[in-house]
Amino acid sequence: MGRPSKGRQRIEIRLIKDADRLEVTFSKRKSGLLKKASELSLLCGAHVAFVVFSPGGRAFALGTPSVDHVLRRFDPLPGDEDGDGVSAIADRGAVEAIVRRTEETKSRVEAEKVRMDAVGEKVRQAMTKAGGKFWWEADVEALGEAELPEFARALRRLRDNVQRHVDLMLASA
Amino acid sequence: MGRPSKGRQRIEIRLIKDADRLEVTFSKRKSGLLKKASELSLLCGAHVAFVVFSPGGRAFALGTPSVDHVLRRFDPLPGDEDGDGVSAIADRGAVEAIVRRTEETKSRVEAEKVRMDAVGEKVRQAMTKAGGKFWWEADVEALGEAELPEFARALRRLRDNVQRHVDLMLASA
DNA sequence: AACACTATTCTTAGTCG
DNA sequence: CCGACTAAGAATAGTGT
Repeated sequence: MGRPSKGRQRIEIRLIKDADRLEVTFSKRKSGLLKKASELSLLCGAHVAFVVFSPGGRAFALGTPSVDHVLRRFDPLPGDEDGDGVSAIADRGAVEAIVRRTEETKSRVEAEKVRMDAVGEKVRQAMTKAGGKFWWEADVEALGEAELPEFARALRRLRDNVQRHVDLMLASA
Repeated sequence: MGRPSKGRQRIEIRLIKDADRLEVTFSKRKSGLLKKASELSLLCGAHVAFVVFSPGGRAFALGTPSVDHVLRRFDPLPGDEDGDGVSAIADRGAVEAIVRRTEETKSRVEAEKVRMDAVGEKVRQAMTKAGGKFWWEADVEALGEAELPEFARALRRLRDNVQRHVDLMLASA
């Protein structure tokens, strides 16, 4: 019996053959990536959009650090349907605070400190139940019917954002 | 004399106040993030789209290995700070897989088809010339007029990919 | 202001329950 | 599959050039 572990081993950056290993690696690295993306946003005030399509083709994730904005948007607002561009960007401090709380919750469940509105609480619960994932990885199922429409709207905004910027790229290309 | 360096210091994940430090941190971390994104793609055959809006420079980068291994770095993007705030969302498919884990996405990992078409080759050359940058950081300007249409097509494919997948999310939400 | 350096923190490959 | 753990590989804060 040697050491309890060989520790991290170096691997070549090329397609992993073993399906099982691939999946776990995907999961681990995706988490790391999301974390770093959120950190970049928090540290530098940068807006980040992140999309991953899993090799299986179905799974994918989107994340940006504008956390509280979405949480707020989960609260149904009349007439948000299209005009958009998303009114009122939340102030930086609030975003930081919320994401940091999310981080705390992620590492150890100290839910008591979390003060959110009703919907935010829903999301947090879903997150906790999901086993400490980032809130944006929370299970949509856990959200009530009432929240889904807003969820969809948020998605559309994201899509439109991506669309807009890609269009810009195309325009100048 | 003390040590040549204090080494990496721990910092809190909060908005960096010093503009200079913020800039360099942004640069370093963005690089790291892009590298990790590429590794995720290579290791798992995942398609990744990544967008970053810098705080002051309104520069952003977008990468995707899935489409045609192209990326582009923008300089000025007037109006990207127009309060979009973006939104952060989760992936329904991934969450379902994790939370319920009843249905497992068959990770049918298609063999990595590193399409080395004409444009890809050009990009690689540009990359090398750029001095070891990642291919997706190659400047589009380095591509000749002839390649631009193909570049644009690649971008459109990316956009369509995003669109399609977001639509899927919306459909099931 | 981009690069080199290095000590330190952070990430994660592999393994076990 | 989920998490925990270990230790080695990687990323990076601060610094100097």
